[in-house]
Amino acid sequence: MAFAPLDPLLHNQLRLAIVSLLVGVDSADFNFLLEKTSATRGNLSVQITKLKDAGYVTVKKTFKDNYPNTSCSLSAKGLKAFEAYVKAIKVYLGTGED
Amino acid sequence: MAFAPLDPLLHNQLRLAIVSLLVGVDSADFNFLLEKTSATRGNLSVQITKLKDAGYVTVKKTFKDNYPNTSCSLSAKGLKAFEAYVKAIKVYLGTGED
DNA sequence: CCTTCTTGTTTATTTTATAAACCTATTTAC
DNA sequence: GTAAATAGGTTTATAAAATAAACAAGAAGG
Repeated sequence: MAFAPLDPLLHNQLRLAIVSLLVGVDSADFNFLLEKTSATRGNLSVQITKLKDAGYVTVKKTFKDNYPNTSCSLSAKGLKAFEAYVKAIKVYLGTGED
Repeated sequence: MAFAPLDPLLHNQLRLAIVSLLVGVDSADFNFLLEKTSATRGNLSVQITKLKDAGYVTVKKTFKDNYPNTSCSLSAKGLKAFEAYVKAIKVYLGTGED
């Protein structure tokens, strides 16, 4: 198989980690993602915004115990994009079908 | 498993494609890589140089039928890095071991 | 010769990623 | 009750990277 282009939005370490975490779960809040990814707050904020702007994740801002709380979940579009990315990169890794 | 950092040198579409192509073969020349990756000459040249500078590929410049010919092959270091990269990214893809 | 083709390299421009600084509100300590 | 520290993020500035455009040097063809 040929090398299909890799979705540049997902072909980034932090954004891929975020989406990867969101795949298995209904929703995850900012601090959970922060801990799991070991990112800085700034970088995490920026990348979540990019994923939101692309329609890959939906973001809900509420208050939890008086503090602002940002909760993210993967959209159908995001899931589809992730699955396509996984399929595409497997070719590069030698893990996909010929 | 946690999200291990992804070797930035390999976490790039074109460089990953180059290395991926070199894994299966003894050596490959510039035009072969150019065709298989659909890259521009400039970009291919730059990325090969980066892989060479990192010691991931070795480059041999000769003349073939009177024309300059650049032949690349994967070094042991490059192969090792590629294998580590594959293992690392599988975690992100949900394909690796827990 | 002089134009075009081959095989690349170098330079310049645009994106992108990351970190540093900032902001708003809340809690805690005095 | 007010100063300092903490929580939860966002915005801005800087550094790094990717890509494309321009250039070069020899070969072939007319």
